[in-house]
This record gives sequence, C-alpha cells and structure tokens, in this order.
Amino acid sequence: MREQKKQATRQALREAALRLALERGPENVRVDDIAEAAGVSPRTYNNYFSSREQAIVAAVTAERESRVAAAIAARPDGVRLADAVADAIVEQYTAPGPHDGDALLLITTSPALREAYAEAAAAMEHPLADAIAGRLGDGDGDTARVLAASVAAAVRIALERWIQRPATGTGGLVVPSGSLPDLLRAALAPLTPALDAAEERARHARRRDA
Amino acid sequence: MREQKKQATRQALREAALRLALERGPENVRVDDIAEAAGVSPRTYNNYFSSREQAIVAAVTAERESRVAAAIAARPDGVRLADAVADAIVEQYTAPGPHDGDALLLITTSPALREAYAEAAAAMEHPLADAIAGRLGDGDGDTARVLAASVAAAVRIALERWIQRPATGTGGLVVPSGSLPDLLRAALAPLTPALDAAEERARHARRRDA
DNA sequence: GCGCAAATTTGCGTGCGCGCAATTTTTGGA
DNA sequence: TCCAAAAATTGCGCGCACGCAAATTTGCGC
Repeated sequence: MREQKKQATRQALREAALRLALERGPENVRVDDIAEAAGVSPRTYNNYFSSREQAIVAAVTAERESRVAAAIAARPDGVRLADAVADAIVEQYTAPGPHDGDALLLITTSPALREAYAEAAAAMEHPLADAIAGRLGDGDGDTARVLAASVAAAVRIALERWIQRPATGTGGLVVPSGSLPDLLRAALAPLTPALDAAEERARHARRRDA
Repeated sequence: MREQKKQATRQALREAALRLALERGPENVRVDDIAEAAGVSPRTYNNYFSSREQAIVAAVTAERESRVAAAIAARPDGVRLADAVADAIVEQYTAPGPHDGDALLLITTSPALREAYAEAAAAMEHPLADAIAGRLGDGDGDTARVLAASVAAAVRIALERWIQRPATGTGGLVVPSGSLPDLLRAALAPLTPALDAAEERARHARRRDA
C-alpha cells in the first residue's frame, strides 16, 4: 500500500504537468511549478521523472509500454508472434486516453515534447523482451532482446512520423501521415520475417527436446 | 577548409577529454577542464558535444558510425545485404584505434561511460538508413529506416553485453561475454531474415519495373 | 499505543546544457 | 587589398538533474 501512494504521487505529477502545460504552454512551465501543483518538493519531482518533458508525455503515455507486454502475453498460444505483437501494439496505442485530444495537439507543438513522446516507446523494450522470450520458450534470451529492441525502434519511427506536422510554407503535398494504426503496422511489417524466423527456430528447438 | 578547422577542434576536444579522464579518472574531469585543455571556451565545448561523456566516448568511437554506412555502400552489389551489413559492422568495430586498450578499460569502469558508449551506436541509424535504402533501390525508404534502427539497436545490445563486467562478488560463472565480433554477429543474426526479405522484395519490385 | 528499521521525502550544493545576443573570425567578391 | 556577409566563438544567465546527508514518514512486530 506504500506502492499505492507512490503511484498516486506519480499520477499527480503527470496530471499537474499536463494541466499546466495546457494552460500556459509548455515553455512557461517550470519544474518547480509542477512540483508545487502536485504538493511535492521540487527535488522529489526528479525522483519520479528525470526530465521535464517526461512528466508531460507520461500523462498521455501512462503505463502503455508495459501494457503492451501484458497484452502480448495474453494472446492465445496459437497466434503467430508477429501478429500478437502487432495487434497488441495497435490495440494499446489506439486505446482512448482521457485527455488525448488536446494533449496530443500540445505535444506536436513542441519539438522537445515530440522527441520525448517518441522516445518513450523505448520503455517497452524490457517488458517486451520478457514477453517475447516467454513466447519463444526462452531458449535464447538474446534473440528476444534484439527483437524487442527492434520492435520498439519501429514503434518509435512510426510515432515520429505520426506526430510530424507536415512542413508549413512549402506548400508541397507532404504525405499526410496516415492513421496511427496504419503507420504502426507499416513500420512493423519489415520485422515480420525476423519474428517468424525466431518463432520457427523456437518451435524446432522445442520439438527436438520432446 | 573551414570544415577542417572544425574537425580539428572536435578532435582536440575528444583527445583532451580522454587524456584527462585517463589521468584523473572520469569523475574528476570538469567540462571546463576539457575546454581549457583544448584551448576553447567552455561554451564552445557544448557546441560540439552535448554531454561530458560524449566527448570521452567519441575519442574511441571517432567517426565509426558513419564509416559503417560507407563500408556497406562499398560492398559489391552481389553480396547479400545481411552479409554486407554484418561484415561492415564487424570490420569497423574491430578496426584498431590508437588508444583503445586503456580507453576501453576506462569506459567499462564508469556506468555513465558504458551507457554513453553503447548509446553512441544510435548515431549510425541515419547514415545506415541511407546506405540500406541505396542497396534496396530506395523503393521504400521507410523499410530502410526501420531496418537501420533495428540494426543499430542490435549493435547497442551487443556493445552493452561486451562492456559488461561480470558481476563481482557473486562468484558465479557469468558467461564471460565472448569476443566482440561474435557478440555482434550473434546480435545481428535474428535480423537476417528481415534483411533478406526486404532485399527479396526490392528485387521483385525492380524486376517488375523492368 | 510504542518504538525501531526501512523507505521516502526534502534541502542544499554543484556542475551542466543550452538559448540568446554580442563579438570575433573566416570567406568570397569587387 | 578592402569590405560586407556568413559563420563560428564567446560570455552571460537560467533552469535543471542529481549526489548526498539530514529529516520525515511508513510499515510492522510487540
């Protein structure tokens, strides 16, 4: 129940950060302001978030990265790994958050926030590696890590694309950065052969053991 | 020739950073010291490197990341993409640098330096994406980006493993983290199917065009 | 309720990253 | 050679991240 209090503080900081950023614009939010709004000392803020952008972005990201891993583990054993991964990711990234509308608009505004948002996808690397290793029968933990890192990188790239505002002023026809699910699946597609091959290898290894 | 001067300053900073870190230990090197040793204002230091660790690590990393891309582009068209990538990476990461012996020992000492060293692999993402796109006939630049990011992530993981000191005090038999070439190839192996598939697709696309 | 141990919060000090605007250096043309 | 534009360097100031140690809170057995 001590953990509950920590999560409460964390959430308070997230929401304070987002609210202030929406009210005043991201540039006019000091770390001290966020801490004060959450009823916490400025030093404590940095025990929870290691940068100012992280807190704002976390308000919309929440625990999404670890949910992805859980969602993958929850898929029945029959489905292909590549499908489990792609479906879980699309599912979690399209799950409606409370403030998403205005918050995402805000994030696209600031380069620093855009970067932090895309970079947050890296947080899924370790949970994802565990989930993939679980599915592969953890014959080779290293393979799982590499695949997880690759998937995380693909998601990051998809998010970068998605958040990118089409260049203003060029008047050019920039590809209007399709829907998020499409971008995610497109970015993950090149990795499908690698996931399939790893799954196949794991299957062979298991059969050999039996 | 203005570019030459910039590169000279950059190198002076790198070498000064490494030399001081070796002399006093990484913790006892202020950014101001590095700047002074390189005959440059502290502010200028941050025009070249955005963190203290970056300069030290850059002394051993140098321009390795961009060389990888060049090495890939230099391979004859016949060789498989996956082989070109793996060979180029192994080649560049085993190329003997001047100070490598003591410098690498130093890097393994400090967690911050270890992280910076592994993280430096991310710098190869963009050059690598260009090189891969070139090989694939840039039919799909997005695929190249994802593959490049995946390769960079794999290299990062291999480097993390490599510089990991076996846990002291556990007395356990930690796998003694094989040779760097082996680690690199092992980390890249899971991505081979993805690289092969992308190459195959590109070949079909080209044939269709002809 | 009491008190102790563990974990968390907090204040303080230091060094750092970087935006900004002024200054110095470099470049290329007349 | 000289000058104007461009580019790099520098000083300044601010806010921030974080190590450290003291203070506070929390959890738990009695």
